[in-house]
Amino acid sequence: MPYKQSEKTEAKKDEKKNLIFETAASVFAQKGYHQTSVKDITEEAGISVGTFYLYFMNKEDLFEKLYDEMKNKLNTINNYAKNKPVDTVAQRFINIMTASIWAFQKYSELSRILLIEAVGLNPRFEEKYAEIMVNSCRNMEETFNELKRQGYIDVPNTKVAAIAHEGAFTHAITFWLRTENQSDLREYTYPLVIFVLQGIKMDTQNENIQNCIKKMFEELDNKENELLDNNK
Amino acid sequence: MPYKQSEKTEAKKDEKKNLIFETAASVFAQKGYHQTSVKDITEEAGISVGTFYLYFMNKEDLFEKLYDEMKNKLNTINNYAKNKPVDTVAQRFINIMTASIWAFQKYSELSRILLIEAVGLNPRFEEKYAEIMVNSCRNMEETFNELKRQGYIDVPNTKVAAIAHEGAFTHAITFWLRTENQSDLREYTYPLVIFVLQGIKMDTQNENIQNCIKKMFEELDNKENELLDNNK
Amino acid sequence: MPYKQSEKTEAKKDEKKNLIFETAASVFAQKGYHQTSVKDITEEAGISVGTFYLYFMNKEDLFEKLYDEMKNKLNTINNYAKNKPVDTVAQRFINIMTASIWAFQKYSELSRILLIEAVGLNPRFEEKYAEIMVNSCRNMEETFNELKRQGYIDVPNTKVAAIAHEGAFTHAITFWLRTENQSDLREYTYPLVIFVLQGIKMDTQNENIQNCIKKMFEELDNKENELLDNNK
Amino acid sequence: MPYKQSEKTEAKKDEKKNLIFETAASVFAQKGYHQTSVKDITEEAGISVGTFYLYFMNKEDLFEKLYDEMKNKLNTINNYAKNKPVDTVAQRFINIMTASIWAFQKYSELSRILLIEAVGLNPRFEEKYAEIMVNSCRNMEETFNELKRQGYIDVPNTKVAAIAHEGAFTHAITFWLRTENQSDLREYTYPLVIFVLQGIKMDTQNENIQNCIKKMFEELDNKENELLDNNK
DNA sequence: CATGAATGAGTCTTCATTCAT
DNA sequence: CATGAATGAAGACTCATTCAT
Repeated sequence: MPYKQSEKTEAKKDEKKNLIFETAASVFAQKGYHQTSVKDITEEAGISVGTFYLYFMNKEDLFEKLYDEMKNKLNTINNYAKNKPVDTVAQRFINIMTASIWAFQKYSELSRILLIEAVGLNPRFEEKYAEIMVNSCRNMEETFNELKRQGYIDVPNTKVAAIAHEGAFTHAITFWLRTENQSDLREYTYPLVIFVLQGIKMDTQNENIQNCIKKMFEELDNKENELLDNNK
Repeated sequence: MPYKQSEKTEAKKDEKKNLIFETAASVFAQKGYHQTSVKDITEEAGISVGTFYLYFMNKEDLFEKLYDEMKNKLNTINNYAKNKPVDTVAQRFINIMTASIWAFQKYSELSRILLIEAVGLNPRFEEKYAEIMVNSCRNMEETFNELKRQGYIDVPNTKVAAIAHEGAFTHAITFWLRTENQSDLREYTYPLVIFVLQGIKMDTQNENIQNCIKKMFEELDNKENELLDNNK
Repeated sequence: MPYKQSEKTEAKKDEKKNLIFETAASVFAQKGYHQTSVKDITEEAGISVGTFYLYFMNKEDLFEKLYDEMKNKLNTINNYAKNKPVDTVAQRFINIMTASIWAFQKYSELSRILLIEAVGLNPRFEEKYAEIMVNSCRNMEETFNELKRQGYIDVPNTKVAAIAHEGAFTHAITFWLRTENQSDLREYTYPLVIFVLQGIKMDTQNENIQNCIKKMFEELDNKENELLDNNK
Repeated sequence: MPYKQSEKTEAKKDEKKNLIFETAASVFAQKGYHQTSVKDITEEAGISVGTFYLYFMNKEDLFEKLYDEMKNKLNTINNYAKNKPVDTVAQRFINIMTASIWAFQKYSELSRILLIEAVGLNPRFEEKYAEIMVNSCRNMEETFNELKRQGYIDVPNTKVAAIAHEGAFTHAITFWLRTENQSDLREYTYPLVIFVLQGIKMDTQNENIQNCIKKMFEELDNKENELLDNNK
């Protein structure tokens, strides 16, 4: 029964890869990329150094996969929020932001890797980072362009607005990551949303924003497993 | 005869220290902290390794001094802008933001060190970074509290607003640093100011913001030397 | 399967540690601590620098272990000689001195490390050295006190006698180590024993000292393996 | 008056050389040869590094001169004691030993350099050390041979007796240097003399040893300046 | 598949010595 | 004579990666 065997084997392989993956996330988040040696990870995971190289090409490869993992999680979540039916444009924005915050809080270790440890890591990562930033902003810029044309928002420069929007957002996460334990990230959501919506002068007068945020969090907490089946 | 010469000697010493300082800023900004060896710096500066250690305790000491240098420059500039007489509260905000942007553009290498290379560098720097972030936000938070009480702005949570404000701002700088050569940072000023002022719902209907920014830039370009006499 | 192999693996590891240990003893004895680089040792041992640090924390750690190794060997031998049944007090003294000389000759490299290379090495070692000296002398002083009370010896000051006794002894070893190849250390035994016993005016008129020394040497040569099973 | 000038100049030169010399003795004695940098010495002496090399070839040269200085002082003192008219052979021995102890106590820093710091310093010094040891012992051996022939002493082997004699002696000094502050070296004299004289079975029954030692110390304390006019 | 001992290039750092001023 | 900035060879130590078992 080579087939069934292989299935089991595959599962086992995945299991170990996952173990390394998650252990590494924890260690990198705690000590930082350069302060973390491969041995640190393998010891924490209870495996040998050799085994590490059986599942990952090298230290940077693993780190990059962690980085991409978070990126993917965010994409998945964002897409889900984006495609959720809404009554108003503002609601869509609120949903997206709430979903992001939900993900950042849920995966705080990976968040730290994405937003802090990967910053200034090396030229390769800087390039990657820049590319992602540019793409992400360009997307938002286009959205803003459309909204502006339709009169939903009022900004002098959609590109800079997109950058500022992303900055306000990620900085809040970063702040929370660096001062953790002191507060609940979810509480940042409402004032953050307000700041950003006001920043682009989006009309929100008739919305029940607080309620909208609350509902989104509840939904995500419930659908968690569906949304984020490991997809490494 | 220690003192007759001392003046000249001191000057020469300062000159060399400066040479190393500036070379290091350039190399660190280009290659990143970990990818930069002491030899890289000394070779670029045309000095020997020993000389490096004559002027700086070690690599990290120098890096920290570069970091602090930028911090100080920003403080100086910010204080100048803060204390400048204005007609309206909004004008003060505009002045401060314009001044910051002016400084970030002027010292792009040091900016990169402050905003990118120092991020996630090591636990010591993370702590330092966090401390500065917290302080900086607390200051802005207090300002916002005052403004809110006086009815100038409208935000649900001054702390988060402060964080978002700083994030919008630094992210724009970071974006520019990562995509440099493609644009002039000064052009970010107006839309950024608008975004931030709208974000806190500050009333600006009667101000000539564009003009205010332009004047500030001109003033800083002229007073440059007075403001930033080397203060390492 | 960590344990099936573990025996063999452990043995191999011990073997390599021993190889480094003995190579280092030889190189340190030849060139001295400061003139010996870690590379000198690894090259002589045919291993890489990294391997060295796999088995020893650093250069000083290894040196200290060599020092302690000799100290332990001497202790073991001395205890054996001390506990050997004898007819007279003088015989016990003779046995102990003979045993020491036997050990110093047998481990001349370690002896050199103990008596020459470690001297004035650095403050840490000086303290260690001083402590050992003081303890060793205090022990002998107490023995002398007892013997004096019983009328076996006649010295004005047991502490100084203890110091002088140890000095006469170690200086002879040191002399031999420095002029090696020219003589057989064993031939020093009889005149040294005589000098020291006379120094404390111990009565030896009826003993056959020469014979006593000869027997001790023979015994040690035979029991060598039992006595000094590696105990690093 | 070029002559008079030069005299003054010479005096000045000697003065500075002496300053370095004595400062170095102090620093070397405190920190040890390898832990002492040339800068340590020059800073302590209040001169520049360049000046150091104006008066001494290099660090080792200076150290060797300190070593030789103590050697010479001991020789001078020993010769003085050796040539002093005495009634008995034992008295000569007592005088020599007392004189040595006087010198070691008087120049404890140089003593430390001679007996501790120079030990195992490097192959060159080891050779030097060995040569001095061999010579010194050969001298004593010849004295012992003569005394033995004349029936004054009784030792089985004059060479080993000479070595043991020197060892008893230098070890006592070394012990004192390492545990200084706790005792007065002069108090070691009498028991040490007794141990050594007994060790070679020299007849001392009619001598007033204590008195002999006391007188010698007094004489040396008085003649100090005559005996040891700096002779670098 | 798993292991972990071995590797050695790469870095930081020190310090005796020189030499232009 | 005196200075002390500059030098650079030398050495300790780390750690990502490999490979024989």
